[in-house]
Amino acid sequence: MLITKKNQYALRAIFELAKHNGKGPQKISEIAKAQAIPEKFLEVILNQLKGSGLVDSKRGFYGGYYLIRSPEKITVGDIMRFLERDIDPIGCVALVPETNCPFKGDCAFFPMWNRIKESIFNVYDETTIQNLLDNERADVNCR
Amino acid sequence: MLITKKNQYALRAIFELAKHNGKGPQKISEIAKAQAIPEKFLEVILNQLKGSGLVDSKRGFYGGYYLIRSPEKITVGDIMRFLERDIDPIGCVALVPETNCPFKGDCAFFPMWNRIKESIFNVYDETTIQNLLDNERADVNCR
DNA sequence: GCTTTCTTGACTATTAAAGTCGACAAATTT
DNA sequence: AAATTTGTCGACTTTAATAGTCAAGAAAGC
Repeated sequence: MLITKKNQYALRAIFELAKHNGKGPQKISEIAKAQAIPEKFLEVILNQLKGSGLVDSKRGFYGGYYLIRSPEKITVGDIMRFLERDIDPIGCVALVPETNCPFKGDCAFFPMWNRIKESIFNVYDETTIQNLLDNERADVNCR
Repeated sequence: MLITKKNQYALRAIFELAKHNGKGPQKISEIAKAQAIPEKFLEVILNQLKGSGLVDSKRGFYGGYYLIRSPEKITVGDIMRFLERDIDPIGCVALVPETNCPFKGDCAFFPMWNRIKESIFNVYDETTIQNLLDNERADVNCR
């Protein structure tokens, strides 16, 4: 299990906002329904995402969330990096959560973990939300 | 948190066996000590690894574990693939543990998860245990 | 001022991973 | 052959992180 549900939800939420882009704020409840995300949990997530500078919100009757950057200018990397910003400093590499590595200063594995992290973020960084929208349009299949 | 402790322990255990390669069986307790792995947990892990065809064991006084393939012919991919063999079929991609994807047949994210999985395994597959040994010899530092 | 919707922090639940126990089975030694 | 050492195995417990919920409050619009 390698990518948390929370991260996936966050991604899908922004994906959903992108679909709705330009049509005004979209309610949490709508996003939750469209993307099959537990509503209350999504509240927490979206709220957190406001700190990323990618989305903003408005309260009241016509309230909801909306993107403040266009889908082709948001990469998956932007989102992932934001969500993991406080996890990063802990591990040997962000990916490897070894708080107390007993092999400080002499870790044969470090270069490999590093390369893995880099390749993951390469993919994240070159994937924009617009790309994902296009995928859907192209009717790419899962399995 | 993306790579389980168990997987890291397995990797380090094999790494340790590789260090000791040619010197006869190495006791679980020795491996555990050398690599700072809880001994009882390591028992479980090594026992499981026997199924991989990479290691074998011997009981009794001069017993212990040993590699049955040379370090330059074992890749990290061999190990990772073995350990995750029963997790794979569940998720959308091995990495993404979505048991009940509500978007069957229409998943805009699938290609990206796939590419990520591929790039991770590229790194795994091109890293041999011997490479890791060489890293250590070269005194590569962790931070 | 009433309704809707986001806001916030604290709270609970669930689950997978991590780790442990104890009785047993095969070598080896003496 | 008895004692010792070391792996075997299944069941068990613990822990920690993730996942998810609640309820009272605050802005926005009608």
